[in-house]
Amino acid sequence: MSELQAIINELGTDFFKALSDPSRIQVLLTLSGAREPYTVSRVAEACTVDLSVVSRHLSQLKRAGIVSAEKQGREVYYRLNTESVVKALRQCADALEQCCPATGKGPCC
Amino acid sequence: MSELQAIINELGTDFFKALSDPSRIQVLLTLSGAREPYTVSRVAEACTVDLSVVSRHLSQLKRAGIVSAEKQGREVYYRLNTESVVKALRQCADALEQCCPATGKGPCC
DNA sequence: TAAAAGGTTGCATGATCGTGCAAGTAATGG
DNA sequence: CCATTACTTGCACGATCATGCAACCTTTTA
Repeated sequence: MSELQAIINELGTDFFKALSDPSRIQVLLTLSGAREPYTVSRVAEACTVDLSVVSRHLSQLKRAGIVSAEKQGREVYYRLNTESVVKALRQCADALEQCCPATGKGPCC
Repeated sequence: MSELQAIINELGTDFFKALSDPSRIQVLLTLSGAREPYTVSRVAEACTVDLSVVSRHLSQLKRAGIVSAEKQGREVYYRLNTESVVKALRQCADALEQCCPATGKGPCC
């Protein structure tokens, strides 16, 4: 099994699936611009869809390891797992590059 | 508009959507391990789904800019756009990182 | 010209998904 | 206690999607 396959398998298709919806991207962008963790309501304010939908999207992003949640009282604070997402993207890029020479003139590219 | 948003908008959700299906990942991995461009039939040999399905997946990956196609006679040769995919992933990673301090202790992370 | 090979596309089907509303749960405040 | 706030979850609906088969188009071969 190739390095790339190992990484993608570990990441799961849930990772990319989580990024494949405009509403979830909106959620992600909202959190990426946040200076501190946001509550669900706060995220929903920046989105066009219903709060319940935002809640579900946040859950999905959490399952994919893209965001983290912390409950405080009756509020749930979400934050972007910037480091791990960046790491995942770079791992994919590195593994992909390793499959082919960097010149771009290699076998498969 | 943030740098990240600009990149994601330009990339389109089609990019991540294309990577969010196990069969398409299988196609991608097949091409990533190929030493030369593969025909549709050749890719399909490595996949569990019907050739027509592989054909459609390749079209989708092509629309997303992940693979390229070149027709020669009655055969169509597909190759992975390694360089551009790697570039896209790294751009995403860089932009995401720029939203937050690299320490991972920044505002949103 | 007819037949065969390589791909693409139409069609139908079953599954998954995004969405909003309403109901439910849990925690805070009066 | 009861009401309110914050969020989650059940439900239904419409849309998208992945899939296989069959028909089709294009190019090569006999």
